[in-house]
Amino acid sequence: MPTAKSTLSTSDLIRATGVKVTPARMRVLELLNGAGRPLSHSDIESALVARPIDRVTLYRVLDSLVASALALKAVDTRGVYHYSAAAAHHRHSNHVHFHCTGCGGSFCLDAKPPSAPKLPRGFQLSAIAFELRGKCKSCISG
Amino acid sequence: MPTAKSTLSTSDLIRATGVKVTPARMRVLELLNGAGRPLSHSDIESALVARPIDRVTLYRVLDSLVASALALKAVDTRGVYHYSAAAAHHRHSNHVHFHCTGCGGSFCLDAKPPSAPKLPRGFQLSAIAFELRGKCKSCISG
DNA sequence: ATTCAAATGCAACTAAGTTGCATTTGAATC
DNA sequence: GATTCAAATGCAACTTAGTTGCATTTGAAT
Repeated sequence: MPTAKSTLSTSDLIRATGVKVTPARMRVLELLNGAGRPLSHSDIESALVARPIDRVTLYRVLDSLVASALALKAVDTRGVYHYSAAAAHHRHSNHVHFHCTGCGGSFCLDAKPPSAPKLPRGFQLSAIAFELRGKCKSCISG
Repeated sequence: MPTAKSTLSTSDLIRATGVKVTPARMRVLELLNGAGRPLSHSDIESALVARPIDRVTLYRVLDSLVASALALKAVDTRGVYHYSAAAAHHRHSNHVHFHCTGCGGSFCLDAKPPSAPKLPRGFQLSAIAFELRGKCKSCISG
């Protein structure tokens, strides 16, 4: 039995932003929503090999998801863009993260992110980045 | 009149790390020390056009400065590596920075960086990133 | 002055991302 | 259901950032 109308479906989310609901957008957004971590362009390409999406189309799909705020874009320490579903991201906005430089893993900590300091007059804040970096337990002992 | 022995000279700093003192290393490190902001590979190439350094050599010089801890490497939001002199960086480690998404400028604020939250047992911290992002005064009013 | 690992310069390569353009398609309208 | 057209796609070619291999040069130790 299909679910009634629990939450907005992926297609509804996409349609609501005013762009076309296409297979590529559906598949990419669903993948991002299911992934537990930000994915790079090549991560996504590999994940969707079953029915490949053109390289350029994938870049454009990602750009459009970012433009419509359904996805977020960030660079990793190697300078590669990674994308995450905005919905998934919100589940991670109220605690800080630890990134292991050994295994590349990301860990959620209990601590809340620090609040913003006072800005100079006339400045407008749009984002705060707070990130811890180091080695996780298994990368030290292993 | 040449200065007596105020602080370590650039060549002393380089020699102390055990690598050869070469013109390329001297020029790059002095440039980084003089720059008020992190520079990309291409920033540095442009700055040194007078007597050009080979592209690859420049990458290797930068890598060696980073390896010997005389310089620091970080990616910007476009995914491009930027390098800064460690000495210059230390002058900026006790306050937070605001990055303007409009003009790309970096501003030093008075506030101190937040301290690290408690980590899970067995984790080892190596770096804390705290960064504010938004629009600066002149990018809003301009 | 000799020696040799370290550093350099060049060519070729990879990976990530972008642009232009012709073709296809989602969805609005009839 | 058929028509229409901007939006989306696919392909080729390109740019930018960074890396690798190898032959030549050079800093500094002897």
